[in-house]
Amino acid sequence: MNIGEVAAETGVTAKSIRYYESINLIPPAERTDSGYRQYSDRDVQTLHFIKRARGLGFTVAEVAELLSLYRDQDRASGEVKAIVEARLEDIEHKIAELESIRGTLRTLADRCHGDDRPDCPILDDLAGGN
Amino acid sequence: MNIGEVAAETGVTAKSIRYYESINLIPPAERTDSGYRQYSDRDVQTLHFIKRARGLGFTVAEVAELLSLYRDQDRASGEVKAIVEARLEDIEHKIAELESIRGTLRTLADRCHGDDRPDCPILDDLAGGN
DNA sequence: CCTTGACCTTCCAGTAACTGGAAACCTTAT
DNA sequence: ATAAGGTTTCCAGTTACTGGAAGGTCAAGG
Repeated sequence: MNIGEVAAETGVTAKSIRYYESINLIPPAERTDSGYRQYSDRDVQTLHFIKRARGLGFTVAEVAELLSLYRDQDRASGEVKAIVEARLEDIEHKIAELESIRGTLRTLADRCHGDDRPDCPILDDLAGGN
Repeated sequence: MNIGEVAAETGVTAKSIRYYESINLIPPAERTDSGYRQYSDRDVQTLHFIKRARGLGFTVAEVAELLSLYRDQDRASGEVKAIVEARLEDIEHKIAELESIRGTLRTLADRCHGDDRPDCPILDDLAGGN
């Protein structure tokens, strides 16, 4: 398969596939005589894996780690779980932070009448801090 | 005040202050004869504003907009409120997305026993998609 | 055989918002 | 005079791509 077909099938753009190759997240693709990259079903599978893991917010470095664990039939499942749980913790933190910010912004927005008049507690609060 | 003192007082690093100047988020500072930047209380105030707005997740571009509204005594409060509300929407989306990801990751983690044994549904799921 | 259009190649630059580090200058105290 | 610590500029690196230019390739149609 050419890179474009793979892109269509996996939802990973051709640009990204080349990029993943350039940073060695995936091994260099085979080439035709004219230099076109050729992909196997296994490559497609790997790109699906990457796509899904990235969609779950794993960084490329984490994906690399997960891929190497994926390829190692003898790794302990605990290693994989640890990565996922670290990621879960990040997410908990991020959610908590965003919720707190949301609360602050809501309060700010609610206190501003939001019309043509100039006075606006939002800016006063931003300036005054707290 | 020297840049270091301002940094200590506002919590914005000297590096960031210079960066903000370089992108014209803040006007160029006055200089001493020897070239050191000098800041007034008003500058410190502005940096507090920036610090707080950035902490609330506004992008630098949004902060620039808020600052210019802040400086314009005649702007409509509605303009400011609109920015805050747009930001609130982003946050709602992000929270919803993170919650969904959290759910998926929890399910994955729960189904993996996470010990020395090699078999691990996490990787199978990542590979299988869905 | 030639052209057209879609696809592919490489390479360079840009994104957001800084951060790190080097080399050199200034200030203050001893 | 010297040492420590603050400051200056400038360049590079970070993350994960994306856009775009210049040019080679492939398949179909005339």
